[in-house]
Amino acid sequence: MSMRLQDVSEAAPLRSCTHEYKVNCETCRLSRICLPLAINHQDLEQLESIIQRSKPLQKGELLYHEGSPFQSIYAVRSGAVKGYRTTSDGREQVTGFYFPGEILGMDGISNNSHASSARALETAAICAIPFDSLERLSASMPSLQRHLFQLMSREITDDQLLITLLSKNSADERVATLLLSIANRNARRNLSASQFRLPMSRVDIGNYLGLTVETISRVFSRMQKTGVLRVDNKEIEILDQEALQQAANLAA
Amino acid sequence: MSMRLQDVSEAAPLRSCTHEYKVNCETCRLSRICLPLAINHQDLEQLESIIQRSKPLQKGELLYHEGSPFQSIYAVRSGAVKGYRTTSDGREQVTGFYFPGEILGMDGISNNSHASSARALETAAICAIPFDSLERLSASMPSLQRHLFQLMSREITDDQLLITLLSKNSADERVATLLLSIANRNARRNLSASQFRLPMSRVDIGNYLGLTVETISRVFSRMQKTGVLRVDNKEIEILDQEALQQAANLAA
DNA sequence: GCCGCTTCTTGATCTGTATCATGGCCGTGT
DNA sequence: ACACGGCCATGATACAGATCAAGAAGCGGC
Repeated sequence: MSMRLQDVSEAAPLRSCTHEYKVNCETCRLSRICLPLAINHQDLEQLESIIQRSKPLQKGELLYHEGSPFQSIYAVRSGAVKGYRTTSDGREQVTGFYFPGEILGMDGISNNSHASSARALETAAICAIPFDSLERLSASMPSLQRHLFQLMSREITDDQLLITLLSKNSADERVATLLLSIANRNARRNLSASQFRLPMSRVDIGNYLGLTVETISRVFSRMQKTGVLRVDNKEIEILDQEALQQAANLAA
Repeated sequence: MSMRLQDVSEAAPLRSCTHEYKVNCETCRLSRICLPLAINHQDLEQLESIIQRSKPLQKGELLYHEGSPFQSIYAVRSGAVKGYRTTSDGREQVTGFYFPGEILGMDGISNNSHASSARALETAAICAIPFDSLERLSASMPSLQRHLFQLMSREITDDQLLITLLSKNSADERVATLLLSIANRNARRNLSASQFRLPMSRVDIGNYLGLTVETISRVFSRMQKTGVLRVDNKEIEILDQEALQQAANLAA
């Protein structure tokens, strides 16, 4: 199994390598964009105490499966995860990609069972946050309660953007929008916004954007030909940010 | 202005016709599917006290507009409302239809400003629920807090279903799915699941489903010809529930 | 280092839905 | 009652992206 440095470098360093995977929110570089945001020092200890960290997921491993009982929401510490649901005829619909600092699993709350599945796109370290504890905690911590409401609301607006993208935009616009979204999320983590490695396959991208693999390939080729991108397999370099922005904004 | 009985008949009867529009949750026939669900008698009084009811919206009137400051979420008491967002090039994307007993406006929480707009599709009575009061109340009422989380989670899973629909399904499948969704929501309110009046225009349906008006017309015509539906302008009768279900399930 | 499997690219053709165009209908206001 | 304007239906044509097909490149296992 090839091991990329990137896989583990983003989260706080592992203090020990016992079963417990001691990491804490306080020293985690991602806390700024993750749950602990807007929580003061003493409250953080309480949050800290309920969060569970476990062995990193290997590429392709399942984090949770649709229909399984809902217990926790999850924060990505390193790596990348895709969320998807299976249609009645057995096909997959990718509903989102999750990068370090981002939270997933909140769609399981309404039915006490996960409405979607989540799978690691590459080796991924995950924090599990038991929801019943979180609920109890948030009743006594207004800022946490508010943060949770905001997180869920954010998920709703993100989904609405995707709905609009799927409903109104051309293949080029969809791809441009996704690349810019990834670039922005990289920037938030102080990574390069112009050069990065896509953790997901072309199939996943197509699936997410409501397009076929072939179309994704063609769009990448076209954008490479016009000098907007440099594409080397999963390695992407945005050469003309302006042009990409314009391609995305044409209708988004 | 023509006045359809249906417009006002579903909500609790108006006790008086003063400015205050006295209606209470306790007697509202919709409480079973609305916010008060799972709240006991004494807590209900507190919730009751923060809810504001105002003059019914006329067809076409705006409930809130994207970008405007977020203060309340809204419950539909009678009539119907559409939610939509405006794309950067000025077009509309309808993101949902809301019927009596349903809650909208939760996408405004994340930014303290509405991410979408909402407009009455016909004369509509609305309950406004100030969110800061609701937040305070829910900190001391675990069942209310949980209900709010569930509502938002439900919105997320609904959006994911729409994403899948837009991404994977044909025109016929999309229309069939929408009709069945409306039928089910009618049934929940003890209305006919096989015969109803669509409150929205063909344009809105097309917009919501990522299709053009012409396509919606053609699908309706086709389904009428094959005996699945009887379509008389906005009046719909589902003649062959089985067939419609099958059309929707082909890929949903 | 080589083999085989999966992922990706590129080309040729097909198809569902958009687009364009026209006419009918229905509700609303005068 | 009538005329106007928005909404709806239907036909003809165009096109973006799907599908089908085949080969190339990357990657893990031996």
